[in-house]
Amino acid sequence: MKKKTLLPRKKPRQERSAQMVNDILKGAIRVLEQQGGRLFTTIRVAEETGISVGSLYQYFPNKESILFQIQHREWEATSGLLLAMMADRRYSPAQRLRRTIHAFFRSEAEEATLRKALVETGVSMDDLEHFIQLKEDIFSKTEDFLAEIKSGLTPRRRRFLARFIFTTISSLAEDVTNEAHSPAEIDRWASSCGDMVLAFLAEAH
Amino acid sequence: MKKKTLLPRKKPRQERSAQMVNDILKGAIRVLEQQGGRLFTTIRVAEETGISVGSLYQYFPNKESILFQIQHREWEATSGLLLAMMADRRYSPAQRLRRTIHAFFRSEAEEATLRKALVETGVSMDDLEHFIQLKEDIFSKTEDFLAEIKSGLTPRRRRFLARFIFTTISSLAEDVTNEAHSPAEIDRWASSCGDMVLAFLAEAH
Amino acid sequence: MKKKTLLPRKKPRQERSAQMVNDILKGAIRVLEQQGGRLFTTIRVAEETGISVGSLYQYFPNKESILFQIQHREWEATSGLLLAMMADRRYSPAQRLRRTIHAFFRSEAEEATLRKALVETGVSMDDLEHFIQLKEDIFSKTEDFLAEIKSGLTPRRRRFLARFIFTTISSLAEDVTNEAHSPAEIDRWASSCGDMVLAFLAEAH
Amino acid sequence: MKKKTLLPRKKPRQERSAQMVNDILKGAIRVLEQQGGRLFTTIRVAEETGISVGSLYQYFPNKESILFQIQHREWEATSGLLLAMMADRRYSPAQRLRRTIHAFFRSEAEEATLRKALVETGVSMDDLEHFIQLKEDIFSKTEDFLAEIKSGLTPRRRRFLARFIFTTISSLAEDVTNEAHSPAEIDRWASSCGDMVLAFLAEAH
DNA sequence: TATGAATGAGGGTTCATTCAT
DNA sequence: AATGAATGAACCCTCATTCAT
Repeated sequence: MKKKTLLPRKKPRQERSAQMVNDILKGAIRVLEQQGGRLFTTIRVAEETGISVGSLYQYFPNKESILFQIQHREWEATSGLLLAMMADRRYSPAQRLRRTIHAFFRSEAEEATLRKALVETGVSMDDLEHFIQLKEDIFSKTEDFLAEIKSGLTPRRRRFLARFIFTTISSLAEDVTNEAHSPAEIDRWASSCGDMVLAFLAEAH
Repeated sequence: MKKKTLLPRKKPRQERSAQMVNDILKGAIRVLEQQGGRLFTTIRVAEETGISVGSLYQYFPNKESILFQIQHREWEATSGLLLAMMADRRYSPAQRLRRTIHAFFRSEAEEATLRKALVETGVSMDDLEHFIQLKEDIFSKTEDFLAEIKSGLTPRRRRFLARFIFTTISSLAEDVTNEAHSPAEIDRWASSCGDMVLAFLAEAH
Repeated sequence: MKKKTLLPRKKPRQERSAQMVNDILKGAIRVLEQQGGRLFTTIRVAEETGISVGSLYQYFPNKESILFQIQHREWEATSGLLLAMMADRRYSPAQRLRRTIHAFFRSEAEEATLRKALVETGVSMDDLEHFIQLKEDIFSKTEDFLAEIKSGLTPRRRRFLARFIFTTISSLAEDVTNEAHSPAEIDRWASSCGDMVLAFLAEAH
Repeated sequence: MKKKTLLPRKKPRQERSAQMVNDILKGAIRVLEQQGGRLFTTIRVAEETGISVGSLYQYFPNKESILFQIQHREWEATSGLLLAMMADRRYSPAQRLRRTIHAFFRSEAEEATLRKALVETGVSMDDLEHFIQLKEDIFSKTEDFLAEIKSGLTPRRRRFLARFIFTTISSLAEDVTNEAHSPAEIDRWASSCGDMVLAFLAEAH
């Protein structure tokens, strides 16, 4: 399979360009949210953004790169949030974990529509080196958190547990928010998720 | 968006038809597993099955209905397995839960390739009434299981916990098996999942 | 650069297919001759043939393969003619050479419009293994002819002379017929070409 | 088909303009030689030249005119060389002819890459009045040469022979150099070409 | 009943040329 | 005078679905 560049094109007049890239991304998100992933076409994105296809291709090398950027930005925002909360020393580790989980669930709830449309698109990005790397960063920070909260774990065990916990949280958050739930409901799931993870950690060894 | 029928077409000569539908589904699965969701076209399915496109359309009203049936059968098989295990009185509740989780993880691991191809297809089916119903059945059985394992829960609480536990298990199983892991690794995740759920149930109220 | 298949697609109902392939090729030639290589597009070929683009692609895997087939058939016809004439024992070697050259020039004159349009197309086929092979065949036969007409040549020298003579004839024939000349004029050039080659061979060693 | 102007645009500030036209032409040649005719786009030429597309269009009315100029200059240079050599009285006519042929072959060999890229662009220029005229000049000089080397030819015959000889040489030179040959090989072909033409002229009448 | 050729809208992408700045 | 972003027609190709045989 041929490799495609997914990075934005090299930019003319940095500033205007950044603005344009933003506009296109917003237009693309509107198309995804309002029309769904099946109707996500370059022409529709261009129309929605109010520019021509030609212009669109001046900022993105291909359709997939637009989706990549969208995914990328969501991830950066979300992971930034999570990492910050998990490192916030103002709270006890347990509190931090609970707060992080809640934040995660809410964040995923907000992105639900977009996320589903992104999937409908049929363009999978999970395997991209870039996203694998981002995930590793999170795993790594989760390991640090574990080290703090629980001693006596072998490095190998800690490594596994970090992956296990984070994967549990994220897959559950994603799954739950795929269905329509009220914010209160979401919080309820997040709370239980916190309870569960802490109960597990309490007796894990 | 226009609604599409997803049920198999009329059943002429019940028997031959059932056989044909089976053959087509098998061919379709082969296409998905070997060529991926992007190349899943009606012509390719017909070729792989050894029939003509025209014939294919005699058994399925459109492409999506084939995917629907595939998903449907996987679900039926998997949920049948789970329900059976969860009701197997030869083991203690805790043992049953662990065994069920392991079975689930293994089953999901086997279906991973197919599942990913199904997603690549860009046809999303989670929201379909039918699948929602299937899920409700499982939730319901999980409730029964909970009633057995833990008393003193209000119906509402039990209802929620059932959904919570099952969703946790299934989303984690799916997520983990999306990545390449050895069977041993899969079992390790399943074990921890069992530990976690049981730890949670032990102190849930 | 990615490789493309240039062979016609595998054919349904051999007979009808062969007819269809022929029709398309004729339509394509009409487009080339009447509209030129710049306007040679799949849509125009389909229209000219009286079919849809989709149908066209059922018989040819891509645009280039149509051009390839056209070139191929011209070559086969022309080279078949030449080889037959060069081996025709009813005439003396010198006569045979003259007759072959005349036939070649006339043939090239007929194909001139098409040949130029083919070039305008921007799709070069000279480097294709297939055509290189065809050319080698002709060179080889020319060597045989040389062996017959002139003894005392080392194999290496004969090899070179065969290539030299044939290349001279074919490049001249092509060049001359690229411009509008009357048949009489074409014959005049062919005659001189024969004179020249024979004069050269007479004193070559 | 609409006619296009192929001449360079107005000449503002004669001098700077000439410089600019030169730079663009050099950039264009670089693009042709390094990227091939298929990638020959105005934007790429502008980039390679280090100017903007807008500026490019101030010096050339359209893309084809750039190609025209390139072709034009090559021709001027080559024909200038040939005419000079053919008129060089320091050598005997036969020697002059041989030397000219060798020079021609070498020159064509050098231009081969460019020439092929030019063809790949799909823009054909052979029929342009301008190039026909240039060719006539060469034919005319070749006639003078013939008059010198061989007496007793009717003007009509001489006219034909001049065209014949020059066309033979140039088409052969072009054809041979289209394929990769070592300089030694090229010289070998040129030598034989000289032999052939002289043998022909010796007995032509 | 089975076939599979035919359709043609629609997708992603490119590029010559223009014109507001 | 120079810039280069913007345009949008046109290109090649695919595929769900139909219907004459």
